[in-house]
Amino acid sequence: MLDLAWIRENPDAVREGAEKKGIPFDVDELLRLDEERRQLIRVQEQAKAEQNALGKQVATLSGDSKQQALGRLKQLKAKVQEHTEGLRPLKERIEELMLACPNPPADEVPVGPDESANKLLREVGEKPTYDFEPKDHVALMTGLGMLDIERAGKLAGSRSYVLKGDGVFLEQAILRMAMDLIHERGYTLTSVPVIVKEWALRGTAYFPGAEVQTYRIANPTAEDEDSWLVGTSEVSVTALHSGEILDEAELPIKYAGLSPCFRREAGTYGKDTRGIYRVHQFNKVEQVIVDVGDVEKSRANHEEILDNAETMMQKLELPYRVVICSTGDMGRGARCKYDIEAWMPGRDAYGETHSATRFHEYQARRLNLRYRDSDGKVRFCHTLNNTVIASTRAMIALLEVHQQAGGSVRIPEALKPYMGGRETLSV
RNA sequence: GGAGAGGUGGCCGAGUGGUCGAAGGCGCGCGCUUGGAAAGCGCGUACUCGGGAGACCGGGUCGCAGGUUCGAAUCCUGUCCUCUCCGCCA
Repeated sequence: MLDLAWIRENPDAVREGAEKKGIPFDVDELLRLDEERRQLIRVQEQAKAEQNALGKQVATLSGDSKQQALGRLKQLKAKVQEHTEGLRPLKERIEELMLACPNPPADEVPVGPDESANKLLREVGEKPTYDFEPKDHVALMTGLGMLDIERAGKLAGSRSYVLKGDGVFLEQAILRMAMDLIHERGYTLTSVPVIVKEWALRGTAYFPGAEVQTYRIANPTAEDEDSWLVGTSEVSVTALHSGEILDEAELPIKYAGLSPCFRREAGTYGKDTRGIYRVHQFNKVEQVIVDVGDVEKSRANHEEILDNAETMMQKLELPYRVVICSTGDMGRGARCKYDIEAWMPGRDAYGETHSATRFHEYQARRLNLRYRDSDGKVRFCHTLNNTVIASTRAMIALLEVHQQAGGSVRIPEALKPYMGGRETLSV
């Protein structure tokens, strides 16, 4: 969410930002309603002020003058009520528009309609070559007794999987390695709720918009208090301090969240159907930074969380590239987004493994997440997040890249300690 | 699952339907005091919206949403959350 006062002063910046992102947004409607609203508020508050002043006198009056005052108060009450009712639809629509209003992209973001306009920043590592016919992760994992997709389908439907044996150890090893790395870099590990209230999803800017992608858990006693399964611990971790006024000395807050992630993957029928690339449930270590409202600091933090993820990839000896997402591929809330894509031989293509986003105040305003600066002024925080490692996609890249003739897989040096010192995965 | 208690400022904690944005305390800030500090004393310490260049003026906020009333922190309803006891149980 943006600052309405800022929008009033910079309608063109908002308009241009929405256009660049390809998100239809009517700034003029918002400004018109805002003007109307403020007009009404003025009138309403006048009546309210008279009501309050006269109301205070009522207690001291008696007889005729009291009756007279009460009569006038009834009138005022009706008037205030009328204005309040006139205000309600205005406020609702303004709120709706404010939640939908996209964050204008940063200057360095390439303008384009979709991911085809993403700009390559760098490629790191060598794509592997094989003197044998390489297998994809499904063949590898099945061969190694690590995966059962068929029975998972019976049990839970499509886009489900069962990890077995070394598959479980490998997943845990990768996650643990990520936890150790991010902990060494000064982040506080958290294990957070994955079942959350709707406001947390609205606050992190997933809602409105991602409702169909999100699993809903009904609350039979209160329909508007349903809970939802998060698609990433970013939601829970970022919302953790919502409503608080933090001390500037506490910032930056650096968290890492370990959690399962749930995604309905509605509207992706027929897309990425093979294997465990696109699934309803996986595990992830996510990094979140909450810091002061300073653009340069946000930029530095963005580089930091990107570097954390790149280090993880390098330790796993995975070739990858970093792209800066174009305006059409970054979503409504982001100011700027970098993706890391790992080379996946089974796809003969890069596949997204990390998404590093900086939001400036966009999430913080929705979450009412603030801090008191050194001048004692209350300001909104800046938030950022990035994956450290996501279990399934990391395993795909790792197994496919490090496979050897015969279907065994070499375990990269840095991961060995987490796999009991083993050199390879083999039958 | 059953029974009960409670949600008030950064924290603790008062609060009779009407000068309550809220006593008192802690904490914090400034000042006095002191050789310096502690103690003591004095003063100041929520957020937000609208108007205004500003001093300031006005509205709102006592978990949240409604309701009663001229007027609600206070009464009523719903809901969320916390705590206690009983039951059940990984």
